[in-house]
Amino acid sequence: MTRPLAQPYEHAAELAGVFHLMGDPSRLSILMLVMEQARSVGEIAAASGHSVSLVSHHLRLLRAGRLVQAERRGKQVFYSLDDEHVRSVLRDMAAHIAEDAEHA
Amino acid sequence: MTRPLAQPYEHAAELAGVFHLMGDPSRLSILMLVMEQARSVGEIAAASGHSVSLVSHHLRLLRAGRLVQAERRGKQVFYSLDDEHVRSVLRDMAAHIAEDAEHA
DNA sequence: TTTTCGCTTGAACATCTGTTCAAGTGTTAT
DNA sequence: ATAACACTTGAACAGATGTTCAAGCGAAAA
Repeated sequence: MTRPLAQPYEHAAELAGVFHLMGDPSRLSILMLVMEQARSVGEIAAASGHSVSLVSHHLRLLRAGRLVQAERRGKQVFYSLDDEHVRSVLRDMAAHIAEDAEHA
Repeated sequence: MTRPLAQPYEHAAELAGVFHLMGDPSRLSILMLVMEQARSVGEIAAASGHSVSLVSHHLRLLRAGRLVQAERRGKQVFYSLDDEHVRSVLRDMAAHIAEDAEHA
């Protein structure tokens, strides 16, 4: 059963918010890193090639969007992915793009 | 560490590009509309509440990103979703958010 | 041809956003 | 207490982006 034409999708703004967070290359690389396992900010910065400051700014946005979770361990703060749907979307889309790249 | 620090994901830019296109509320509403069935630009504009010009601008970006496909029928141009991965991501994430909204 | 319809395009504008740099906060070590 | 470490935060800037308005273009109707 299809939705009536005149009715716009209700959660569009919320959905778009999540995609918007994933739509920046720096943030996406951060997400890919914390998807595997919890990582400290310094680790993420080193692995992604971005400054600690930049990574921290982006992590704040990701945290605000509840895509990511923070946990303090001593001096360090470890971040991990906090949304299973985002995890599966990331995994699936990455796989599909890699697949398309092979066949190209 | 048990294995070398993860190297940056190679298709990050490409992946981010797709998410970036989905991350704008106007564009997302357009995608939701053409996901169901092929629709003309005028139809999309009316249903989404945006100007024809704006819709056309966004459709150009979506076409450039190969998320959407155009087909001319007389005076009208019909657009439809052109990526099954995007379709499933859109379906899954929308379901996820609707589900969370219920439980809230 | 001329007109009308449906869509596209370019310019202009205001707003948003990513990034850097410098300063600040909290935690552990000396 | 002081210093070093790990991260956060705010200001500031350049560049990107969404939207509008007006003009342009192709296809069908008159």
